[in-house]
Amino acid sequence: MSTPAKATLGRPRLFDEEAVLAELTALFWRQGYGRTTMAEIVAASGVHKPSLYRAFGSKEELFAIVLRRYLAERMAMFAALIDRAGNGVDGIHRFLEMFEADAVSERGRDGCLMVMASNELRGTLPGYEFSTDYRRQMRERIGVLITQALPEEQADSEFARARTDLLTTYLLGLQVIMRSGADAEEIHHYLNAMHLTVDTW
Amino acid sequence: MSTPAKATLGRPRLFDEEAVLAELTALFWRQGYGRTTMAEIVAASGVHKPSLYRAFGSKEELFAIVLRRYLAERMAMFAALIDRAGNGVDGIHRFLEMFEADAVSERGRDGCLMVMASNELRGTLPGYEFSTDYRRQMRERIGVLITQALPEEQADSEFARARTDLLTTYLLGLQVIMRSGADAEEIHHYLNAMHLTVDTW
DNA sequence: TGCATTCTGTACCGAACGGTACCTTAAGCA
DNA sequence: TGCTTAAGGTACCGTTCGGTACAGAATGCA
Repeated sequence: MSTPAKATLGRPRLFDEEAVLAELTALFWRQGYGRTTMAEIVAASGVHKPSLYRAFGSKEELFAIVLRRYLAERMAMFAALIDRAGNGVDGIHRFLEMFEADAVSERGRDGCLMVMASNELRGTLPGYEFSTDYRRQMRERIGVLITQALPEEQADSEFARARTDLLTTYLLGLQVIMRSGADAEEIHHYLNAMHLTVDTW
Repeated sequence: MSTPAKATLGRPRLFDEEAVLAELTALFWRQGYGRTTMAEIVAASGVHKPSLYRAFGSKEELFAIVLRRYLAERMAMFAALIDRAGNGVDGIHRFLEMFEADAVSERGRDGCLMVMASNELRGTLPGYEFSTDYRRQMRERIGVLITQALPEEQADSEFARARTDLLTTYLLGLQVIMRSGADAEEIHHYLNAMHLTVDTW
């Protein structure tokens, strides 16, 4: 995707592109797109404005790069979580526990950058189909988790799909709750509702 | 709350305050707070800027007024829906159907103004405890719906509370999906997951 | 009728915004 | 070492932002 070993012509770049993108991801995540100014981006990255514009384009293009990178990372994280969760209904419990551990962490409190962006930027510029992609990819990952939890003959049933949809929607709602300032106790409380529901599966 | 029959001194106001607030609610709902400029607010309301500032204060105070008004209206609407839904598990089904009718309407596509605001404005200024209020009040209303659906001896059980929490979180997630550009079919699809879940209660 | 009070409406303000021109510096290559 | 290329860094640009000063207009009250 990126080209770390680019043309060796001219003065080499002094900043680490990946490190800068990671820093700016955290900044946008905290503040949103609209409330983050170029001055703050310059300060957080430690890179001067013209260098940022040459490397990433406009503020909007920069945010698109951040979003794409975040989506890929997030989906990889989800897949790893689901893989570690293991099979059976217990796998769902373990997944929820790992999800909670992330949710109460400093980063998790901010909810999901993608959910935030889809709320803030819906219908502004072409190319923002991120939110649809996110929902679709997240649903796919959750589908794997549900499949792991069910006996083979139910893996393709209507109930399996309904449980996938329910869990997907529930997790999106949980991210709203996380971003809206809930503390660890309240997050635990809402997660418990899904634990109890899963027990009836 | 408002004082329609105020002091009769001086020149009377030419615009209808409630109508202006309704118009501006729709504007903020569509665009969010940050992406809406005072120039657009002036255009949408048909009221000149100094009159807006005298009537509502700054842009931020205006948005706070809009949010408070929206919260009250929305909760009244929820309560009415739940009242009309009636008792038993069928009541939940009817509630979901009415919720869907609203979700696929022109307004419903934008999700929930409150969810949007809590995503966009988290931690910006004091006085934005709206998101917590919203979550708490919404959970209360859903609690009534669940209570109506259960036999009396289960109305105060742990399961009743878990179902309330699950449905609340689910509805928040659905509002994310609604705002992120899902069409009527996809909304129906995700709602079906909850219908099937409710059937197991 | 004249005064006090409140709203309308034009025209404007300083500040902050996203974005860039341009010079300097550092590298590869001949 | 001189040329080409690309990045660093300063200083600045035009626009748009939220917000307001001020004069005119419309009401109640004496």
